[in-house]
Amino acid sequence: MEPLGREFFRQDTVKVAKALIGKLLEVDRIRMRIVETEAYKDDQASHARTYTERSRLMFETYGHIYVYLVYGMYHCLNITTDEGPGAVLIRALDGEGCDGPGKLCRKLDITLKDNGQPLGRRFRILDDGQEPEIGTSERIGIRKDTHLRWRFYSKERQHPHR
DNA sequence: TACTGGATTCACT
DNA sequence: GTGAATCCAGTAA
Repeated sequence: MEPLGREFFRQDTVKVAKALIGKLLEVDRIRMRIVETEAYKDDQASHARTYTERSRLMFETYGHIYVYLVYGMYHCLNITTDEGPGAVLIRALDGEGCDGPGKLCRKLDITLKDNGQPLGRRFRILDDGQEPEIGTSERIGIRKDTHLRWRFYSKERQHPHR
């Protein structure tokens, strides 16, 4: 089972977010299926609204790990995409205690120390050939012109949830 | 240097 | 449904 190459992440952010549903995230030797993602593309309410030291990765890389701290206590795992600013937030994995972006980072010990590294080291994305079952997708955000986020759920994730 | 608020979660009512 | 925890990057001064 070959890990996805970095070039895969060079394409449109929303396409990557959708395609990642059903893929396997490997961290160290632990593999879990991705069941919820969110695309951040040209979102004026996201880190990508300005070019800063923190957001630089979203502008200049694809296929790299982007981790940041929210609310002073939770980390969020993203993979940078596209040739412009963009990233996909990994929101949930099919595993115990991984049903939220902050929770999966806590479970897998993902912190700022992981920020900026390319895929292929500690982190890999694997495709085991299983057809992705996209349950729902929804557009997140209040303002139509500034919030451009799309969230994708696997079929199994969608049902018992929300 | 000081202030502000967030790509969340959990414990309450 | 509401609010607190907690800290750092970004911004303004």
